Amino acid sequence: MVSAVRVDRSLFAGDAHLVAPLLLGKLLQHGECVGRIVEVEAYASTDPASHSFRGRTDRNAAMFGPAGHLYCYLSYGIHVCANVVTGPVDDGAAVLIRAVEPVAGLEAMRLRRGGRNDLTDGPGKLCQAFGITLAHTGTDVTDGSGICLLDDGTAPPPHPIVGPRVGITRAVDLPWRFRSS
DNA sequence: GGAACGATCTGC
DNA sequence: CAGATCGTTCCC
Repeated sequence: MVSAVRVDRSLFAGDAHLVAPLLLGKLLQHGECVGRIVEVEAYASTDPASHSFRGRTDRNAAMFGPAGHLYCYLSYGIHVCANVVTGPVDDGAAVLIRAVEPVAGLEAMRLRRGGRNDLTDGPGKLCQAFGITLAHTGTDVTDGSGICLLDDGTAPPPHPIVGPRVGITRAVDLPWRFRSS
């Protein structure tokens, strides 16, 4: 049994590339499923690789909403990926959760993953494993009602692995990918 | 109105 | 390494 508290909304107040490394080590929880965040990427509206770069649209509206809420999108017409919004309202910044390390609810994850054992080592995979869907866009990860971010006292790694983001074609030089070391 | 392109994953 | 698969975006 893990003793953990919900993170405070203030954790998401800063710029995405500053918030992102702070999320490493936090716990993602949805129902019985819990995983420790080990890889994230930052996206901002000043960033050509970001969905928010060309301004607010129906799809990315949640990115311009309050910090600590989810922005989920469909990738390649197939996979759901989940971000946590950061910064002020209308800022259009968020942190993509790329990978977590399974902690609890492994059986439920395996079931949703079709019996596979690679459960949460990719942004699409972890959403499938956790049952995160497009319908979760806009939900608050700090209010304890659904998908939550928890802190069990584990500090973020002091020297995370920093590097370029994955799968993008623009702003490829920006070192906004962070991985637990 | 149409075409091109993904913040990915899987199977060949 | 290429196909899946479809919503969003951008261009005509």
